[in-house]
Amino acid sequence: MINDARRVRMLDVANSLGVSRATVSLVMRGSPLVSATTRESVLAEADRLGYVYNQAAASLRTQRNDVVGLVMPDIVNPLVAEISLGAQEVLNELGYFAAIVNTAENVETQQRLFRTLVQQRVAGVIVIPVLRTASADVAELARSQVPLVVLTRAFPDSGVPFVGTDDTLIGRMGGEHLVEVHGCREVAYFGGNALATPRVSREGSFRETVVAAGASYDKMWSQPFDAGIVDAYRAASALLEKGPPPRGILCHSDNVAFGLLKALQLKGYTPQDCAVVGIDDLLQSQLWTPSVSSIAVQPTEIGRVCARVLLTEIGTPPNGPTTPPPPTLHPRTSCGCNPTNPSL
Amino acid sequence: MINDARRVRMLDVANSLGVSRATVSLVMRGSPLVSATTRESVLAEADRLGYVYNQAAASLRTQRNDVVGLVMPDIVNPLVAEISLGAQEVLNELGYFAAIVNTAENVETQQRLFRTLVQQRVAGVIVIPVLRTASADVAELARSQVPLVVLTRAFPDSGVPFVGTDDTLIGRMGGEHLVEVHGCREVAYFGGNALATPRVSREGSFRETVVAAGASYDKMWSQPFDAGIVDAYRAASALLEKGPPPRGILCHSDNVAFGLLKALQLKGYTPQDCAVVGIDDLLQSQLWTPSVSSIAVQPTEIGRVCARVLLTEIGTPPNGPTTPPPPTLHPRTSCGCNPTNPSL
DNA sequence: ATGCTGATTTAGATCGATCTAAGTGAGGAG
DNA sequence: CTCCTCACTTAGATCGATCTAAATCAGCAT
Repeated sequence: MINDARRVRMLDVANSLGVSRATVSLVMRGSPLVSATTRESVLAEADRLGYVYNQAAASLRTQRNDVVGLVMPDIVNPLVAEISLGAQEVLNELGYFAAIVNTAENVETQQRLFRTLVQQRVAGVIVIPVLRTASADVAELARSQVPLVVLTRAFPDSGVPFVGTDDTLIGRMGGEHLVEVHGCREVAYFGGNALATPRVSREGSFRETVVAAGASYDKMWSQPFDAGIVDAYRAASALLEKGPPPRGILCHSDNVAFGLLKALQLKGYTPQDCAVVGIDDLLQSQLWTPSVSSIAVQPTEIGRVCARVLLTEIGTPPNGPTTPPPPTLHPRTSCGCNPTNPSL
Repeated sequence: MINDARRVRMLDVANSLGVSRATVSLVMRGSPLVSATTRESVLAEADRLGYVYNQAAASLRTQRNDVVGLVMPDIVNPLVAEISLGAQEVLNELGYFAAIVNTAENVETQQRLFRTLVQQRVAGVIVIPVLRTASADVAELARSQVPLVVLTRAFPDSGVPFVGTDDTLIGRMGGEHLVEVHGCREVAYFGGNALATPRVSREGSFRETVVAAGASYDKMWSQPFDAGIVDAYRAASALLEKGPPPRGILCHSDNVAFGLLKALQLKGYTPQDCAVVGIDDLLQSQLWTPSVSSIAVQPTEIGRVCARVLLTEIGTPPNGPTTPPPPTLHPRTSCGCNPTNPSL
C-alpha cells in the first residue's frame, strides 16, 4: 500500500498533461467552456492518477457547502427517523446532502454539535431541539447566519422558522373521539415528558375539549412520564393497583398505548371498560392485539416540509407545500370502534 | 440583519487587537504557548466581533478532519439506528463526530454518498452496504485511502475490516431451541430478503441444524421476502390459506414474527401448534401478545465495536472489545416456553 | 497581410486557516 | 554592561481549490 504517497491534486493532473490548473478545475465542474477533447484527456488522466476532488478546498474558495445538518434528539425513535427521511429526500432532489447528527437528548451535546455545524459552514440546519434547550442556544445558532428550521418546539422571539404538527388539533381530535363517539365520561391523557412541548399542547387542548363536553378529567392518570413502552407499562400497572382506569385514555404515543394496553389486558380490562387511542400510527399498531386506534401525523411529509422551508430560506425555493398536513384519526379496536373493514 | 457583512476572520480579530494571525490561531486551538493575558483579550475580541472558526480552512491546511461518516441503508430500522448510536457514542468520546447518511437501500445513492464522503476527506467511514452493493463500489472506496469498516456483509477479497453478528450461531440457536427444547419435527425459516447476507447465513445454519437433528424443513414457508411487518402478515396469511403452519418457525426479525403471530392468532393457532422465535429482541417483543421469544444481538454494542475497529485503523486505538458479543436467546411465550419469571 | 470574432485556455490573486523558523524582550548570570 | 535563556510572538509560505481578467488561437472577412 503506497500510503505515504502525497495525494494527487489538480496541479498534478494539469502538469502531467501540460495544461493549466484552471482548465482541470473547469473540467471537474463540468463547465461547457472546455473543448470536448481536452475534457476527455483531463478526465482520463485524473482517473489514471487516482485524483479525488477536494471539496474542503473548493468550499473554502466558493464560500458554499451543500451539506445540511439534521440535529435529532433520538434517531432510534421511528418518528424522528421518518422525519429525517422525508427531509433527506427533498434535500437530495435539490443537490444537497443531509447529515444526521444525534444529540441523544443532551443539552451539552446539542450545543457542541451546533458549534461544530457552524464551524463546518453547513448550508443549513434542521433541528428538533432537546427537551431542556435554552432559548439562548437556538438564538446563538440563528445569530451565526446559518439558515435554520426548528421542529416540535417553537422559539417565538428568535424569529426562527418553525414547523410542527397541529398538536392542539390532535388533543381535540382525541378528546372528541373519546367523549362524543364513545361517550366516555371520565378520561385522561397518558404519558409524555412534562417538558415536551407536544405533550403540553396536546394535553391542554384535550383537557379543554373533554371538560367543555362535560366529561371529568382524571388528574392521577394524566401525570406525565417519559414516553418509553416499558415506562408506560410500569406506570399503568402501578396505577391499576390503586383502582380501575378511567373510561377513556388518549396516549402520548403508540408505544405508550402498547404498554398501557398490556397492563389493562393483564388485569382483564377490555376496550369497553377503557377506550384507548394512541398517537403516531406506527405500523405495529394495526397488528397489535387489540389493534390500536391512532392519530397519524405523517412524519415523512413533515420532514419534507421542513426541508422545503429551509431551502426557501437558503434561496433555492422548491415546489410543494410548506405547511404540514393535518393529523388524521384511524379508529381501530382499542377504543372499541371495531371497524368492519380493517386496513390490512 | 447585517447579512452582507463579510464574515469575520482570524485576521480581523488580530488586526483589531494589534497582534498577529498566528497568535489568534494559537489561542483558538488552546495552545499553552500564549500568555494568559493575550489569550483572554483575544477571546474577548473574537467574541465581540462575532468570530466563528472556519473548520474547512483549518482542515485544508492540517489535512485532517474529525468527521466520520456512517452510511446506513435505512435509519427507520431500529436496529440500524441503535448501531449508529453505539458507534456515535465511542466516536464522540475520542473527539470525532458521527454524521449519519442514509442510502435508502439504493445502490446509486450509496455510490454518490461514498464519493461525497471521500471528497469531504472524512476521517473514516462505517457502512452497512445496501443489498445489491457491487464489490467494486466498496473496493473503490477502500482504494481511496479512507479508513473503512463494513457491517452485515463482508467483502472478503477487498481486505476491508468486517464487523458482524455471528449469524451462523443465530441460526443454530434458533434451530436447537425449536427442535431440542420444543421437540418440533417440522420447521421453517420465515422472512428476510433473499439477497441479505444475514438471511443466507442464518437460514443455512438453521436448516443444517434442524436437518441434522432429524426434523424436516418446510421449503414453502421458508421462501424469502422483504422483512416488513405488513409483508410478513400478508405472506403468513396467504400461506395459512393453503394449510396448517409447520410446528416451529424461526423468524428473520421480531417484526416478521409480529406479522406471523397476528396471522396465526386470527386462524386460531397457538404457540402449542406453532412455536415462533424472532430475532432482534425489540422492546415491543416482551409486551406483544403472546410475548415474543427472541434472539438478542445487542446492536448498540455492535456499533461501539465498529467504531473501535475504525479508530484502531485510524490510529487512535480506544480501549474496549473489538469483537461483538455473542447473541443470546430470550425465551418467552410465543414458542411455548411461558417463563414463570417475565423480564418486566 | 491585417483585423476581428468567438471559442478556449491560463497566470496570478484569493479563500482562511496552520506551520516553520526566526524574532523580540524581560530577567538572571557572568 | 553584555550575553544567554526562556517565554512568547510573528512573518511568510502553504494547503488545494476557484475566480477574474487577460492571453491565445483558428477561421474568416477585408
